Amino acid sequence: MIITKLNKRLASYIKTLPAKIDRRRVIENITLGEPNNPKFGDLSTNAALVLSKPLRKSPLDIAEDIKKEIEGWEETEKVNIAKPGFINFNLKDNFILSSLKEVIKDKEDYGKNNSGNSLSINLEYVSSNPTGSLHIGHGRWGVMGDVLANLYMANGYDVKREYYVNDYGTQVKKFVECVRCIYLKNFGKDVDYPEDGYPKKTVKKVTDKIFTDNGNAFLVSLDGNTDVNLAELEKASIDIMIEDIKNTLSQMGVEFDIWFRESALYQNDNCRRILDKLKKDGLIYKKNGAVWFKSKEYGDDKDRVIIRTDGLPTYFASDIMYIINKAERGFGTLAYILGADHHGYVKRLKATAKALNLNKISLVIIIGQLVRIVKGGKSLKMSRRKGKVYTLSDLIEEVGKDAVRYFFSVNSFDTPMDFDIDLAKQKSNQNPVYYVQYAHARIESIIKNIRENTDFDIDSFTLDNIDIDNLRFETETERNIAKLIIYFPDEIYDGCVNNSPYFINQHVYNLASEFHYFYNHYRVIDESGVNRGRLALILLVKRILLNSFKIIGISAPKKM
RNA sequence: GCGCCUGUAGCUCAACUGGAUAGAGCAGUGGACUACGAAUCCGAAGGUUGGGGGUUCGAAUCCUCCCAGGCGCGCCA
Repeated sequence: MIITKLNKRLASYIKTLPAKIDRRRVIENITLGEPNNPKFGDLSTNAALVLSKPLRKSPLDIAEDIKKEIEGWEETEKVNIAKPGFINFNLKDNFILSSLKEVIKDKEDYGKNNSGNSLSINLEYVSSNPTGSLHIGHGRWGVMGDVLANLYMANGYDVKREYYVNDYGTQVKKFVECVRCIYLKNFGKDVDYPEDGYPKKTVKKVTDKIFTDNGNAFLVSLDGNTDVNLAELEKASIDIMIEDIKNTLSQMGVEFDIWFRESALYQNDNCRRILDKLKKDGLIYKKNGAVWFKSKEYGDDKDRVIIRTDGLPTYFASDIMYIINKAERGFGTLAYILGADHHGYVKRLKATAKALNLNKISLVIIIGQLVRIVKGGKSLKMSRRKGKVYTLSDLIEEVGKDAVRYFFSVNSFDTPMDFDIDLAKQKSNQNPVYYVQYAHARIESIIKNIRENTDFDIDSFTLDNIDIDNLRFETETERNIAKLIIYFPDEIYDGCVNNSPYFINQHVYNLASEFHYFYNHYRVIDESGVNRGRLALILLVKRILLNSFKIIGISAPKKM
């Protein structure tokens, strides 16, 4: 984490300055990183500009002092001051080279750090109702959640991936009612299909499966009438839907640690127990025959009903019990990925945590902007009720797991995505995923070529045998590649801190790009044989590609 | 009506959270395969960052007012 390290060192230098300035604020505003124009050097900082006002000195004067400080660092050289007050500097070649040793030492663990300190995180995402198949939008949260969890792990957190299954309540009952109709119809009994029922296509799929698996096993006689055992039918229907969802996620390589069922919250006397506790703590009250939660007192827009007049719990009641459940399981952080259509829950969740006095638990709520499906220039609704035009499963089958994963992980959570189905099919072969994978395939191809067509003993020339101390940069390109390699740990750290998995995509893309340039301009094998320095470099690149691919969750083909 | 979010090249998105000349990929255009894979590389072109005003050394980024779009505001889940 070289850049992070230098940032911290600069911050501690700032702390030696006169105390009358607001050092914390200054440090917050100072950046040290790569300038967007490479002509300014490897790294750059705006420290002097930020300090100018509080110190009431000209930035150029301040820059002189900071320049001296940076010149004293062992990693840096060629420190100079530019126009308004930027301080630009380079990393020493020797430092870059020796940093590469970390790759050799850590191998598949290179890039990871332990900043998470084994803190336990519960990350909940997707959590789509088991009343329909997943659509494109869920794909985004599935991939983003999975990659984010990978990132958390790479930063030393103990992550559990959790899917909350809403298998309790009226929607499920409604769904099963639809299944019942079609099921009975199979046995010649006509029952009116609910008017606002679920799409028959989905329901029929479920019913067919039940029919082939169980035949007439759910038929019972009620008061002389043929009907179904509703409880059994519900269980079977939900299981089938969950299985369907699991399969789709699995097609994308998204696997959860915990499938938490809402119905579990209502087992035994759990509900009673929690209501008693809320009552004891004075967090609920009765009004108009319903039970209300005092969420407004804790930051929500208003109080919320948790037990309806008819005695049934609301969705929010489950939420409260669920958050208590998670807390009781001992997590240090509860993280959620919610679609922007659920941003209304943020206040409610935070208010709940506050009311329950869960101070030791930090709540991380990530709001992801929605995926809009566009077809022929018009946007389509992904509504469950009207049936889906294009399911996630369709997409994965059409373009493949790697392309889907790259596509969904390449953007920030804040980006509302327009997803053009026709374009996606058309462009599946132009997905940037092939660009980064091709870099890997090319490296493998070089290795194969060396093994088959030269005397060079490639199989003994592994990372462990690379003599870094005898390497030097023959070209600027090689140096650029090396920099990208040693910045990789910074990306893992920053990506985690900012909840931005796409940092990894960007970085691996840049590395692939630099490599492709290198490949087209310089040769690893030439008439004089194998260039050991270049071979060493591409082996290092391969390691970073593999480590990045692992986090993004895509494969590393040797041939394409 | 109230609240949250978004608006950057023809299209899909970046811009290290206030930094230097706003960058990539598609599409389009001109080049590069008789040496490691052309799913690649090298050019040229493409912009008043939705619009106006403000804050300061410095604004795509912050504040404000318009314009356009998305999403939320149930004793539904």
